[in-house]
Amino acid sequence: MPELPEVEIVKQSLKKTINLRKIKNIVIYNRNLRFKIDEEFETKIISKKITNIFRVAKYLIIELEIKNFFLIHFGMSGTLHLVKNKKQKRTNLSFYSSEIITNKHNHFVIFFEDFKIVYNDPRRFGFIKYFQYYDELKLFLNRNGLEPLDREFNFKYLQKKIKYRKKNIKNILLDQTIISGIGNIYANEILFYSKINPNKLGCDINTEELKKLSINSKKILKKAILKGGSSIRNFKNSDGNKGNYQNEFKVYNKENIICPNFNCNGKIKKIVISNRSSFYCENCQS
DNA sequence: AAGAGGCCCTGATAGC
DNA sequence: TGCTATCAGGGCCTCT
Repeated sequence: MPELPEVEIVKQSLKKTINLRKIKNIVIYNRNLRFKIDEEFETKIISKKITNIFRVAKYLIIELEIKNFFLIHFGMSGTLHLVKNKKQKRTNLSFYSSEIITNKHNHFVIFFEDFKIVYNDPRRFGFIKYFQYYDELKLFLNRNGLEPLDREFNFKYLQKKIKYRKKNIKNILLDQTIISGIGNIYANEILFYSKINPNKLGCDINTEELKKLSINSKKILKKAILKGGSSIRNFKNSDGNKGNYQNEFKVYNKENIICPNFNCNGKIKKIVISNRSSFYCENCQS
């Protein structure tokens, strides 16, 4: 569930359940995520109370008492599941729903008084990271560009960032140091709504297009959040918070389908840009 | 500095 | 059925 809207949905669920709760225990089954989990990680968070949960771009951040923090990045396949102690009833915090309770890809479990949260991540591209100070966290987050939902994110920001870039706009949208929070699905959708060809270079994008990009980025991500995010692959049996935005996709995974734009008979094409699939209408995205 | 490409990892699916 | 190849919602590192 890696893109911004999906992380936001998980954050919202967690806020209702683990905020102001004390961490009773954490058990790590596999420390080898994208980065190896620090040997002292457990002792740093056990017995601390969670005082806030927030999200920046694709990062979920858990604030602990005494202003310590730890951050979760879900990589390509990371999910969190809430498991209640009584009757072992499981509430899905994520979008995948394979049997998660006993699973070789459960890498760590955080225990609370009457429930636990389980981190599952088959590909192990996700990671967790601890910060002792807010400034340290801030420094880490500042390596990234603004996220589209930031107030200061507008066409002028984009202009400043990409005016001289010879990189194609698809890769620009995916480059977290330029714009953060957008992944492959939403990049495709944003470019479609903005009628911009994914191969167009940053320096060739005009002001009108920059305006469309900034407005559509905000609009699409907000709408995706309202729809509960996107659930693709593996979402059968999902109880609880399954997303619906996948039903709104205009181009993502729509190869050979007729362009949904009124009066356009173009076909959706699939091309590969930097090893990632891009979907676009050849006719209206110039 | 900026851009391109390789690579990390497992699972699902397509094709033979 | 069983093998192999390809592809996945990401991003870091290295090389040029």
